[in-house]
Amino acid sequence: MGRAPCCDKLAVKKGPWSPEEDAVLKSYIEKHGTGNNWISLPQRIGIKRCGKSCRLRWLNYLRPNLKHGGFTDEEDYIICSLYITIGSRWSIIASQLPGRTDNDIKNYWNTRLKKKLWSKQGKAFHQQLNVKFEHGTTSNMSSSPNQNQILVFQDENTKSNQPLYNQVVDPTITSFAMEEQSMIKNPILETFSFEPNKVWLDIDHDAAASAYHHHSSPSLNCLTTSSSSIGTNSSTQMSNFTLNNNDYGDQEMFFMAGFENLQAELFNGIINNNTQEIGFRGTEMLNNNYLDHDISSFIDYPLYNNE
DNA sequence: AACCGACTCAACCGCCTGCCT
DNA sequence: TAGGCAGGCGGTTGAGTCGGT
Repeated sequence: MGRAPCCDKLAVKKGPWSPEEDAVLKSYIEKHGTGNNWISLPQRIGIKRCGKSCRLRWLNYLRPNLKHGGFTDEEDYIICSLYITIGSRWSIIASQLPGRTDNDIKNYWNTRLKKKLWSKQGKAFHQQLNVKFEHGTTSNMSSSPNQNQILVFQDENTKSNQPLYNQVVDPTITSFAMEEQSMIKNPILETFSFEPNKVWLDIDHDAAASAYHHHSSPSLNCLTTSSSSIGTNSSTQMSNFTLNNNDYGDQEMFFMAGFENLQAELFNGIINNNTQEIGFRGTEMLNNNYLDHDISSFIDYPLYNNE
């Protein structure tokens, strides 16, 4: 037996709200509030609507200080960063954007932003990403267990190798990532920042070292056998990767395996947009273990064990 | 002018969570 | 502790609009 409906489906009106209904709802809530009971609210104000419908109408359209349309570049950036970090948690993303609703952001992402990312503008962005693994940029992990690891996309235009950890982390994103760490599937990936020309990731070195230790010599197989949709879907594309198959390369591959919470569509978008090789360069950030928490217990990677 | 496909976005559906009794 | 309920949420739908032919 299914769940009882919240209202009599036959007795309530559906479809677009009329200006009169809007006026009644808005006026009532502004004077009396919702009374902490949306279900009974329609009866109280005398409109034939489902309580949930009233709630949605108020939250998404009628409540004050809402912004509609016209997303700024900064908002795009925040949405992209958070989507990549936590996925389609629209309400959480909306909480970082005052005046925006989860519904608005969801629609915007699904209809425009996602495409924008892979549009020509996006391609131009991706063309700036060189994706080869560079060895020698990481230290021996066991000798530096308390350091964070940063993976960056190398800027192909400038061929710049300078570490990107001088970039200022958006404090919103950083604190958000810390607060929401329990919700982030992959503890290694602590922050992900998206900028027009750069994508960079902040990696918890403790977690990385620990996981690496438990999954010796991860290789390409660890990706293709991962339950991650990224690993699965991108497996046929792996030849696009330029690998330095040495110890450091293995470490880099481990980090690759840690990208489970990058959304498949983003990752595959990069890959299937063809041509751009994807890669990551590890650099080291010294004495900046600012995340300062023990997350090793969260580690549970479905990695292929070569042993 | 008419048709048609693509796009947008408000609204709905149904599941999940957490609170209350 | 368990069950019921409302709120919250993400996925999906479909009517309206737009642009191309």
